[in-house]
Amino acid sequence: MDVKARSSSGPNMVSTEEEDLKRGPWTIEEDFKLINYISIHGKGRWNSLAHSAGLKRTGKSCRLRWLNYLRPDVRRGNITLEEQLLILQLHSRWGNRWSKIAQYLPGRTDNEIKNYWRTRVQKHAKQLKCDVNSKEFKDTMRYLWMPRLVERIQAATTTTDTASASAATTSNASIEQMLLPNLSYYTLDNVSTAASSDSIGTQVSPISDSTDYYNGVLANYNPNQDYFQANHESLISPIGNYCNNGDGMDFGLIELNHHWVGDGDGDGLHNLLNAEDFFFLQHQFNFNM
DNA sequence: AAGCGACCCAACCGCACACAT
DNA sequence: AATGTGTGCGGTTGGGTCGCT
Repeated sequence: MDVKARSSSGPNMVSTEEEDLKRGPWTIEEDFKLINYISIHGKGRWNSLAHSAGLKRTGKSCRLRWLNYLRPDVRRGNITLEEQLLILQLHSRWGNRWSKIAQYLPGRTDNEIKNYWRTRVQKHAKQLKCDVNSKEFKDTMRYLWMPRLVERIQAATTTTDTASASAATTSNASIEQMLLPNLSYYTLDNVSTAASSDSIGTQVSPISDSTDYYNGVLANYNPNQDYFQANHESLISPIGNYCNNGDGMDFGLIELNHHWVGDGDGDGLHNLLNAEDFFFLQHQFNFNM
């Protein structure tokens, strides 16, 4: 919401020479107008579209509303474990190229991924008292959180029945294409490959067997949407509402299946780490925990 | 019940680029 | 070549919601 603009000309309106443009949250009527117009005339030429559809909005606003909220293929709701892993991986390759990252998460918008990164990932960087772009934090993601995420995915997939598992083997190509290029991060043999293709790919982990994690994921990956939702308690509504089960996954989920050094106060840093992780972070950040 | 703070996310802005005139 | 228009992108903001005290 643009409070600055709104305050200049009454609630939700801003004066121009020719007309009053509405800002702020969209109403159901506006949504309906936009959907109706696009369903008949198609999208594009957003400025003239806004005018033709009878919307007192900027073309930009209409475009954003359509892309981030109204278009039929937009997915809303919890970011799945697989999506979170992908986001971490792709961000390690491309940085804040949100739209590029979003291309690999069908139905997800760059805005949603950006918000996820800022609210979840950057929060943990803040807890670690390090910059989200620092080598230390990237190493933590790459060698600690991402493998833990994969463990979580594996744990979830092993609980499914054999029917869904066999079905998954028929359509692993897309996720494989997305994940495999990044496996070079985890092997000492492919240093040159990683360095040549990625600007951030020059760091090499002493962990050389983490590829197994990914192979496990790929073997069990099931791109079926309902499958993910059923197994991760993600409730996604076709009409755009969504339910958050509150676990927030994120890095917090890595805690499962491990012994904890935490003090039991919810989402605090201690609860995110087991003993092994703890020593890793001590080394990385010289924590006094 | 009320107050407060943290978190989430929809929507905005400025800028850059592509294309048309 | 210069200018205008449309589009896309990344960064930022602030209202709503939720949980805690």
